[in-house]
Amino acid sequence: MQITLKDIARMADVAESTVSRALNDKPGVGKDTKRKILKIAQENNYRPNQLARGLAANKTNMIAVILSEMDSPGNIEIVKSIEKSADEKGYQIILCNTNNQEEKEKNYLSLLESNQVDGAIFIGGKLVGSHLLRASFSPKNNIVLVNRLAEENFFTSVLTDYSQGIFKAVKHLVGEGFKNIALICGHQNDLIEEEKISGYKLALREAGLEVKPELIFPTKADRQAGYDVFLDIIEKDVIPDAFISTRELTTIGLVEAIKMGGYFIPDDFAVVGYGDNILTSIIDPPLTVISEPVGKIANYSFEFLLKLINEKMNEQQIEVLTPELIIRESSISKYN
Amino acid sequence: MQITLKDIARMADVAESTVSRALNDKPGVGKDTKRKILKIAQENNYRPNQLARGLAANKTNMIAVILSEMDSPGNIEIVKSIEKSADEKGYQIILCNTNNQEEKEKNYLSLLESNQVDGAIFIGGKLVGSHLLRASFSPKNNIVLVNRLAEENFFTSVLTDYSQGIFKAVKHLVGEGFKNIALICGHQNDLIEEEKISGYKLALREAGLEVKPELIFPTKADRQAGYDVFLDIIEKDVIPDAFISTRELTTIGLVEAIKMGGYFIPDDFAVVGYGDNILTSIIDPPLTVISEPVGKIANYSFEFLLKLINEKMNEQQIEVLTPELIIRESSISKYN
DNA sequence: TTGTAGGCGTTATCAA
DNA sequence: TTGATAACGCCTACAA
Repeated sequence: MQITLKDIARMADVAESTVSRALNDKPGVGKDTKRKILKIAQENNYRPNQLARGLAANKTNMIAVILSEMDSPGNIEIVKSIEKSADEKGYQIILCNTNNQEEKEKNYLSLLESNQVDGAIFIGGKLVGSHLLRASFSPKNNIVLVNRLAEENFFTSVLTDYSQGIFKAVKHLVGEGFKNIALICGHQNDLIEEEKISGYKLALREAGLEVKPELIFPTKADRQAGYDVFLDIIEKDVIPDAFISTRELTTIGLVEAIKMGGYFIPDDFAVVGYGDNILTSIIDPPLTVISEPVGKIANYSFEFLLKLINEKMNEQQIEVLTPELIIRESSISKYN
Repeated sequence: MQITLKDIARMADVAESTVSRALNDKPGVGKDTKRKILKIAQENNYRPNQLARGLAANKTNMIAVILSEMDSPGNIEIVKSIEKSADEKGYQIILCNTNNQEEKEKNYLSLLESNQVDGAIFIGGKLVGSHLLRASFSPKNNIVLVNRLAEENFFTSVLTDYSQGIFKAVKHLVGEGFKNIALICGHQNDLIEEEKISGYKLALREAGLEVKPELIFPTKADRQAGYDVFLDIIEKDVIPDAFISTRELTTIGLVEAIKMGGYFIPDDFAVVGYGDNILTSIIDPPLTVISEPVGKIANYSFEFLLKLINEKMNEQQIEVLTPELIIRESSISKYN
């Protein structure tokens, strides 16, 4: 069995409270007493029981990182980055995956409400369930939302300006001379995707090009969906000369399908993908991508959460980060 | 504030213990009383405080997953898979990253010893620090080791037969007619890498080929190291005609360097990589890889841990899984 | 079937 | 500077 405060108290012949104070560097402990206590603790390899501590002090030094899906390389990068910062500040992270299920989100929210964690960072997630989130809005619940949109947002948030990202991509492709730019995106009910679509439309209009609804292809977010949609597309009447794909894995599938079909990128089809991760950098040809600043996202979100926990935040903060367009071979025009 | 057992007890006009029993489906509660209690709990959205529960019952329904590094796609897959199983069984996972630092491993071990988690799965990790682990070997500490080697191992473990994996790779390459097979591996002090090297040597000898120490290249495990080592190699006297690269990211870097140098795979150099992940499947050309059965690894490790927690394991179990060789273009011979 | 009471390992308050 | 004591929210004998 693990040694406890009580044991140390007995050994040092002092009260538990004194031991607690000594161990937590609180004032009001004699120098010698403190030294003696620390020595005993050290020798016996004392580890405070975090459960008891959490129960008594209402502070667990744990935060929940709640992912809407674990399949996005970008999100995993964010988690890694948060883990690093958290560790530096002495926080443990609990990794949760909701798989976009509202029910699970509710469960994980209870980690917060039962004081099991000091705060939570929600990464991604559809609008669905946001009323639940909203119900748990309270100064007591330290919540940071990452890339999660809602019509009304009371929460401290870190957002990516998706519209801007797609806008840049379209502008670039138009500049390269592409005329029929297709958008492979998510479904409209996803606010994030809706924003991307609006960026797409805006850029086309601004370039004086017609928005053709038949060039917008909503699909699921996985690799297979990207593959399948291309097979559909080449059967259609209007064949695009360029693609913008708004999700990471879908992009990969799309590229694979194009190549499998015997077509060349960018000669037959230009491609702008999503996410500057190892995947898009090693795929052949190297992909032009809209790149979320994952490092910054992680930093802001953890910093914000820390401020919330330490009650250093006096008003709602929303940080909007702009994605970059990283231009590589896949979108360089044959027209030039 | 969150509602507690006591509140429910008051509302239902019964004792706390009765509420506790009712909520935990324990026998000895009248049907009507139980119904009433459950109703109240439901209506008030009662969530037990897991800290208190953990403190009282010595059971937190949390397990720690301790990674030696977060950069391996294979390990991330294992984590995802464990998370899934854990969730199904009502367990939360705490994700920890030691970055191969002994000190951190020690810290995380204390999660176990302070009863903050019911068990821990260690994924990867050098031999370094294993004496620490050993010190915390006790029936009370539920620990499963994944792909972690040590001369003496008291722990329930899930291992990959690395030697066998490399053996298969060498045999395949020899069969394809390659004569100068280089090994890009980790340093000897890493037991896992040592095992891979032994598989390499064994296969060569068995094929009647000479083992040339100058064809074994220990490097770091990252992408850059794979890139750099190739640049070194082509300056040397003995130029290999095939590479086996034993780590995931190193493999990627190696392939990039080869292509950047203007060489072709497999015409100039055959390559067998490590890890059947999305990376090795999309890289051009598709890579022949030694593939760890990550799904199985995750399943075994979680199942073992569950057994340990529920005291259903009566002796040390060690499961050794054999990697597969997945043959794709990168190792098909020009000699054929 | 139900209630009482003690305890899990801390922290925090108030006296001494 | 110290110590006693009451929380924190829950579980579990044991008694009724």
